Amino acid sequence: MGKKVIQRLSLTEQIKSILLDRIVEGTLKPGDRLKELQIADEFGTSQAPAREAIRSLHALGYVEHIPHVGALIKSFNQKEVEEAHQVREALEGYCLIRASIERDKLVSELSKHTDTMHKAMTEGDIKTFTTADNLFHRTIVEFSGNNNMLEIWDSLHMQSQVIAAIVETSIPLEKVYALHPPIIAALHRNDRANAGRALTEHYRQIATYRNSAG
Amino acid sequence: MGKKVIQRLSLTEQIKSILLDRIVEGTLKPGDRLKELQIADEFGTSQAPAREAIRSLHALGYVEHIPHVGALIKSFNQKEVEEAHQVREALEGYCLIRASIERDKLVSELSKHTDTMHKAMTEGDIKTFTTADNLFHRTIVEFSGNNNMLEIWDSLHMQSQVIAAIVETSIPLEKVYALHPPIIAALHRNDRANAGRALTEHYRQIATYRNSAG
DNA sequence: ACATTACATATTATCGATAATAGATAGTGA
DNA sequence: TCACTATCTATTATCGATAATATGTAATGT
Repeated sequence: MGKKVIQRLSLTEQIKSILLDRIVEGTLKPGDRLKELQIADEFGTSQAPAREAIRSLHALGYVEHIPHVGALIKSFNQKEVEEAHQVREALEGYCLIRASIERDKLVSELSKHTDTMHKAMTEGDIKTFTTADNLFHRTIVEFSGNNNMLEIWDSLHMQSQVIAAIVETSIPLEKVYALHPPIIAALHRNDRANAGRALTEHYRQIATYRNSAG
Repeated sequence: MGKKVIQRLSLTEQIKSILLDRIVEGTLKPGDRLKELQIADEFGTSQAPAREAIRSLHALGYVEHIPHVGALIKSFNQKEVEEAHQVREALEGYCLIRASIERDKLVSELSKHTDTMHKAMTEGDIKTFTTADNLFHRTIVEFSGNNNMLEIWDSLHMQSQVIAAIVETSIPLEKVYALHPPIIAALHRNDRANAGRALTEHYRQIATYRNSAG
């Protein structure tokens, strides 16, 4: 069976994927409009696949849609960011305290991410730092083994939000970094309750920074 | 200004709404197929709105979609149900313990729902009971003021699942009912931690029933 | 009998064109 | 000037038809 499995991606999928890249990498910024015919034209397709691609981005929460008017890249206001953080805290907190997880493996995995954060911190590499930061938190949810929960966590797409928060509010990386080791430490000695408390403190601190900025 | 605001619903929206009703009320059951042209034909439209309606049901999580093959009403396996319950517990638990809520108003609101449950219980009205049960839990999240969280909670669409659980596993309504007053009681005396514990116990019990059944 | 291929069928995916809609612009009367 | 109406324009929403795809069925060779 030397057959290659060829990925037959529909036009819709291809367009969606490209647009998504542009959103994540920042080529498409919040507020930018997505016009069906313009996109169709760019990719040499008809309106239908472009339209569907936009609709699926809408389903993923990246795009706002106004009937008969059009779609624009969604921008997040302060309240929405705060709400997303609360959901994050709720999910991660549950995973730390209640979920049955392979604790040792989780601890070592989390340590890897804090190491990366530490290195990026000394080098002032914000992008790498925030990526590791995100991975740290995502890993907690991932280890719960609850796929649905992980999907929900992902749908909050905090990646870009965290970058924005750090850049806009100038939270020192050192402060952000310092919030993570206590979580690992508590988890390491199987002190679930304190791991949860450390996580709460983490989010409390970040909220403080967010609110003290503009 | 005696003008009536006329709802101009797109064909897509209308079709989606009708299909959704059918799913919720049970006319469309898990595993049933949704054929674009058949639906288009039924509503006298072209394929496009039918297709979009199906896609949006997919986005809402009611429908499974296989490329080039079709869409079917999603059915939930045991693991998925369990995962959804965990997410519920995570969100509700957070709201009970950490969210700043109007406690008195929440308590009275929750009491209303348990009253309804109690009445429905004595009358053996399962549907009313489960509706009130759902509303009880939804209210907890609603009072957090976190709209995003509420949307996520809604997206778990447990309504039908709870009904199914009670019917299939024959959990006695009395047992289910009894799990709720302790939550209200703890909340009433502003004992957040115990409210959380009562909620955990609630889900632990239900999981026990679920697993002991087929 | 079994695997393999060719064909037929059902269904989605895509197309190009038209209709409907919302928002902007310009015109009209007071 | 101001409110109101008509017109224009950009864009989405919908249409009907065709292309692509996956699956089921029959035919073929071994």
